[in-house]
Amino acid sequence: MTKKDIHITEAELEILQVLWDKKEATVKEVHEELSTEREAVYTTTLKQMQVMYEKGLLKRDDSRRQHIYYPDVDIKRVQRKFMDKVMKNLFSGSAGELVMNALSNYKTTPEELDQIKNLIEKANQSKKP
Amino acid sequence: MTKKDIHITEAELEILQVLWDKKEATVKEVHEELSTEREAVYTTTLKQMQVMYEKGLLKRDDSRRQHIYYPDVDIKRVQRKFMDKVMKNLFSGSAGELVMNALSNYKTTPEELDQIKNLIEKANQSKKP
DNA sequence: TGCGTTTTACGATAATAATCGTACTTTAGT
DNA sequence: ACTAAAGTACGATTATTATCGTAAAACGCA
Repeated sequence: MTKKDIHITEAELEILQVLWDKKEATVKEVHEELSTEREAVYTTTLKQMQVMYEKGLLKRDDSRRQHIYYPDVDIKRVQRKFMDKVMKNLFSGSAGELVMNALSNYKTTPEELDQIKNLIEKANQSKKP
Repeated sequence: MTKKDIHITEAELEILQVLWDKKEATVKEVHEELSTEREAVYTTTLKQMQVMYEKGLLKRDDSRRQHIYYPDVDIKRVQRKFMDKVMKNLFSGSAGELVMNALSNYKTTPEELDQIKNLIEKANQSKKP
């Protein structure tokens, strides 16, 4: 029984993003980060993180006054879940379309482009060696 | 004043997917389509589509008894909105990472791979002509 | 015209998510 | 020990979404 089917809400995803990025953070830090982008009330963020802790989305170290929170969901699982949904609902289930959309609408570094090219080469080789 | 900031819910996205795919459909058709994937109650789907109509997400022809619904949101706008969110929250804002994730986790047709390669070539040429 | 069937209309409720105020707790400084 | 400051806990409320039952309308046809 994994936590595969816990639903992650919008607000929770935002918080997770901060935590994945920072690896760990206090409520205060998360709150400050969120505040740079939108209005946020401290106790709302606090409450949300508490709920996420209860849901098992976060771990925490409460040995000191200021609790320290850590993400406790595998980002890959979540990426997968959201990518599945986006691909299915918005790109008719085609990964190719999704990729082309991303490449033509957003900027990528030359390094990334090279890596992507390599990925594709490999895929081709495995088809006709 | 466009309808840029109308929030599209999960259920609504599913319905839109069917309509984008079919171009137009009756409630019955949408309902049957949804039913192939999960439990669905007819009047729930109906109500949802009515709400979407009021919100301006759908158009409809109600000249005949069985109303015909059409999507009335630009799929590109919606793709953009969701891709923005996924990229930002799940791939640290990097389109490259998102693309690589997609390429390595999902299958793509050889044709698509070629198209993608072309896209990348073009991008490279524009950098160092 | 009257009846059965299909479909829409819509209110009411339930389920879920987000928000915020207030009280309690911990700690550091004096 | 007392107080101020900085946190956490948590209930209560509001907002949003989803669900469903029931009624009314529209239509086909005997």
